[in-house]
Amino acid sequence: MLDAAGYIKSISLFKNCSAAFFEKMSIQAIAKHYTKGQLLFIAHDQAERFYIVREGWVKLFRETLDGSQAVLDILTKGHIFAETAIFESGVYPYSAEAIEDLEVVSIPLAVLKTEIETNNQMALDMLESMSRYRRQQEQEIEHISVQNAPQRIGCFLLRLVDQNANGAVKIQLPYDKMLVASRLGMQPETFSRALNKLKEKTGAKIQGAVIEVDSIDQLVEFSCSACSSEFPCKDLQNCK
Amino acid sequence: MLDAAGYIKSISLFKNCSAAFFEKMSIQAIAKHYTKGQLLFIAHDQAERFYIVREGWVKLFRETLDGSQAVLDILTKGHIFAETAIFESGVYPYSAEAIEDLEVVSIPLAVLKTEIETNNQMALDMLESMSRYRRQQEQEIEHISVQNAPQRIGCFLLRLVDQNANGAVKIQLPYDKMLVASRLGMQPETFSRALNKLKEKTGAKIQGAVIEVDSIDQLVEFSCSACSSEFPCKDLQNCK
DNA sequence: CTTGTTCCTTGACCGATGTCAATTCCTAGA
DNA sequence: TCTAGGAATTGACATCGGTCAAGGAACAAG
Repeated sequence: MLDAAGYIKSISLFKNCSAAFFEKMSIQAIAKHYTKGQLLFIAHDQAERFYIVREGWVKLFRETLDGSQAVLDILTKGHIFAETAIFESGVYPYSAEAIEDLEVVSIPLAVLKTEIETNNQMALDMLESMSRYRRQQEQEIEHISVQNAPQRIGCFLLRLVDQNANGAVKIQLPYDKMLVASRLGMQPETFSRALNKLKEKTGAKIQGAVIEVDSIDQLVEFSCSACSSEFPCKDLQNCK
Repeated sequence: MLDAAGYIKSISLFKNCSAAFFEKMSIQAIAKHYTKGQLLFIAHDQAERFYIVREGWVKLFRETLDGSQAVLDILTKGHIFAETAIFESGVYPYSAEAIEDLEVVSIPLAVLKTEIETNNQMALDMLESMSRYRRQQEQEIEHISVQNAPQRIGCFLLRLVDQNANGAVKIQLPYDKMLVASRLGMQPETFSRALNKLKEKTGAKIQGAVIEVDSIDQLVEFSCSACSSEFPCKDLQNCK
């Protein structure tokens, strides 16, 4: 709680923000804790604030009229979300749910809006962050249409490890397999089976939430052949 | 050729650009014609210029190592592309191909860069355009994971018509069925069969590239039940 | 009118993923 | 430690979409 403001200052997107921004922000920032399953806001809600994750994981998703759910992203420490509501005629474009204990700091959208309107450098930083996110989404669209389930899992794993790692690597899934499945747009059963296929094809060992490979090259060969960009992936610096 | 500069001025994204921008632009803008199948540039090429479509259609896509192609978008009159290369360490993030006779105007990225760096209002306009595009991509990701092939076609058709139309409507496909299929991430054969299923379910009539429905409500009921946003879709104003 | 090309459609088949149900595994909480 | 409930796996099966091959329709060039 105490240094919500201090935390914000450490976020790279805000590096060029004005003193006025930090001042307003430190007065109006709210740190908040959510537990697993709690909703932060719902799509189409009136949007007053945007959020920064301080700890834990948050799921961004939408629900269709006939009841299915599309997971847009799952974010952790240092990531910002709902900031695009500035441009969305004031409503949230997705719902947000804590998927485990979650610490966030929220700031009124108006404060951010004023800042980008009066601080050109900040507007440029925001453009860059937006562009990075957009590239990531393009990547996402490509992957969904071109990779199969086992390859998507391999790609997901590669994004969790140090891209220059040598030798055997242990990869810890960051959250429930069910959630990884939904993040990758597949059913839990499909995920389970696809993980087995990945094991077959790459010789990975699986113990619960830990996957071990002798070398990431095996994953690269398996997954990145169905991708347009060379490994290591360039889009890995996320919107911090 | 003559009024490439005049055309640029009519594009909404440039409405707040400075006189300096238009001056530089009018000197450095190049109007160019491409015929079907010609490539404008290839992903990872050194990026010098961005483009505005004046007439015709252009396909943005990527190719994976193992040879399959992911179509990111197909754009027409008034749309801008490759402008994000400003933020991409100077390379194009996708390839671009004319899919029929195509007129474009290109402008050096440096001119745009200078403008957003010195004209805050332009930076804000660009942020808004970027945000709109991002929302569209989120929509796209949702659709791929939640709608089936016939529903995706229905949704595609709905985006071609006046959203407030009453009574019977004739919808003309804007380009080859093969291309529509690739735009929707499916094979031509699947498209053909899915269109038949759409006909069955909604009572639409199909004559070549023209699809006729008694009322768009039938399409809405069929497709929009598997979507998170109510019809009429809010994301239809594209990045002009 | 003829020919050839490209687009489109259709049939047969197959593999990938979703669905439903049963079972086992894990872990939090009593 | 024991137990309840959710997570994960597995099997059986259905459905969807992709692949391959053949044929038909549309259209342009001669």
